[in-house]
Amino acid sequence: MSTTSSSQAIMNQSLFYHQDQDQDQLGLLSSFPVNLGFNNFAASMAINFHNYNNNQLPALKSFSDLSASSSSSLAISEAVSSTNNNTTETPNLTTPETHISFTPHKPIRQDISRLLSLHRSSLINPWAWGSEEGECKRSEGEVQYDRHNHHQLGVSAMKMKRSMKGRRKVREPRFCFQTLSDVDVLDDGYKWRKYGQKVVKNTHHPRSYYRCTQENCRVKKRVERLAEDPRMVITTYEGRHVHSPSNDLEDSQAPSQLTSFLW
DNA sequence: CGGATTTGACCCGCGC
DNA sequence: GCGCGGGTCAAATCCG
Ligand SMILES: [Zn+2]
Repeated sequence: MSTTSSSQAIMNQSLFYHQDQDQDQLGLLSSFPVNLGFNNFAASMAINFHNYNNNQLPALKSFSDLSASSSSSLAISEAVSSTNNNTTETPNLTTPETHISFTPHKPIRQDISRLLSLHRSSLINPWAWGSEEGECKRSEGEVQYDRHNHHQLGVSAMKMKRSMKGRRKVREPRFCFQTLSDVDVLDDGYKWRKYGQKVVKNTHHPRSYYRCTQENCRVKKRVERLAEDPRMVITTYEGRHVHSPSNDLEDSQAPSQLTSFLW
């Protein structure tokens, strides 16, 4: 019962469409434990939905209902991402996005708890991309190995990698949320290793790339902050953890089957 | 001394 | 084909 002093588990819910090669899949992602050592987080939170199709209305409807039940102001705006405007930038993000600003006007813990309760009431759809994920995992492992050798060996490895890459593009679900915080890395219960930093165009602040330190887990996240508001941090998660958060706060919030199932 | 971070180079998709 | 821009790698470095 070692409850961390200034940490709270925050559960978010995000819905996204995961487009398979033939048909679209509606994935329901939840159990978003965020561990924060400050109180500014309660100011504003925005959840960003990446969808690969245009008919995400039922999902949004459900979310809006959910949020409305928690007495919060919800603003849904369909727009193109600011980084992926119709100008010549970020060509691989041309998929339409839906920005959802979720601004609770009460302590966020209650909202989160309500969200969590609603979570439990609403059943989770089975993940249809679990098998695909395994497949992709194997492929990516080999790809990385090839790329590793490519730096020292040469072209054959690259050829092999290209053939494997042309097979299928690994499209892992990404969901991002922006918080108003002073620290850039939010302790979400997982251990992250920074593997890159890039200065994106039109943004004055660099973007950091993190990866889960677990070996078999390849969840990535990127952290950047808005140029207009340096206090706003956008954290984008990509992929799903194949393990439980190895941190010392876990049992306080009862991760139970929900977290183990979803993360 | 082991693991995380830094940081310049490299890869790769895509638009022109 | 070339250049651009974002993502990743990995040697060097830092840090506990
Ligand atoms: Zn992980």
